[in-house]
Amino acid sequence: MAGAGIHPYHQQWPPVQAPPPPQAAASAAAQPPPPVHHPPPPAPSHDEVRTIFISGLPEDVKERELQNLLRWLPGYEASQVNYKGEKPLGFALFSNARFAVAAKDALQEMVFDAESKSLLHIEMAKKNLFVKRGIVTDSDAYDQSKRLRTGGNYSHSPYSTPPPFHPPAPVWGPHGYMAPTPPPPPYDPYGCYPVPPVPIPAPAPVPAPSSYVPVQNTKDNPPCNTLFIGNLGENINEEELRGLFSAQPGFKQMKILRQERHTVCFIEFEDVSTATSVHHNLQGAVIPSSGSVGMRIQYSKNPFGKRKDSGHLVASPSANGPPPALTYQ
DNA sequence: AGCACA
Repeated sequence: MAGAGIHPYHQQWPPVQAPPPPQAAASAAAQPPPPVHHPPPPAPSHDEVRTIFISGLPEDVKERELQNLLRWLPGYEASQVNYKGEKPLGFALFSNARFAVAAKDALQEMVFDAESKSLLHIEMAKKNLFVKRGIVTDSDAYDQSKRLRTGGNYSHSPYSTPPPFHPPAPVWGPHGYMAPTPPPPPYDPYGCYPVPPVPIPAPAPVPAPSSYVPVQNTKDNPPCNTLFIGNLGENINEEELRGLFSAQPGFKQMKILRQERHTVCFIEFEDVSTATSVHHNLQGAVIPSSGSVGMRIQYSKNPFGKRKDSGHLVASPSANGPPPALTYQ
């Protein structure tokens, strides 16, 4: 239940401090909607098949390549490549059957890889992809912020090059998944990016993650201003890590903890909301020294600035002193 | 899954 009740609006380039308006119900015409996080539909309770079956992948396809293609599609939830057979077979799960069908049509006969001349062939799957652990479980699949981070390995500067391919055009609206109601505006592949009106005031050496990998984050703690970072890989480079996080808005301090097997780290932010947006934006991020694993980001159990209950205070409401002012939020 | 420091 990560982020329930919070507005994990991702930061915009003109870093406006004003919170997004609660609901721009009336005029959906003129300005783009605020980057609020649409609550995704609840977990699909139906058991319809909402998975597509993908053949025609090049033999050396990577899971990530497929993910990077598919995550543009509305309703995309998870995908997997099965290498057991002679040819790799892909499966992709969508939030409902309509999205799956739309994805099927969008990808049908698509040239996946010009080099190997592979043409995709898509069918509805026989049964749904079983999402074994390892897929982001919150609404990230719907989150536009994830669609923006085409980061990938295009270059070292996230701002220099556009993605080398057009996302499949026909099926998505400005917010990836669209309520079926409003007629979508004419499609413009890049028109929906929140492009900064002015050159980015940002620093040159932005330590962007080199990619993202889905991570499981089912158990999280209550939102707070401190993040816990795990799954960093054995050879994690502290400078790299620090570079990435210290560039995040709201960053205050960071503590890296080297343990035998696992290095973990704690990062304090100005407030819960900046922590939340980093929680969101960097979940699963991969940096060079982390190898190929995506970092897991959780809220810390013990936020900076809040002391752990010190033994004698707990569980003695009848004691003389005032009750420990333990307030979450 | 691995949660320290004030």
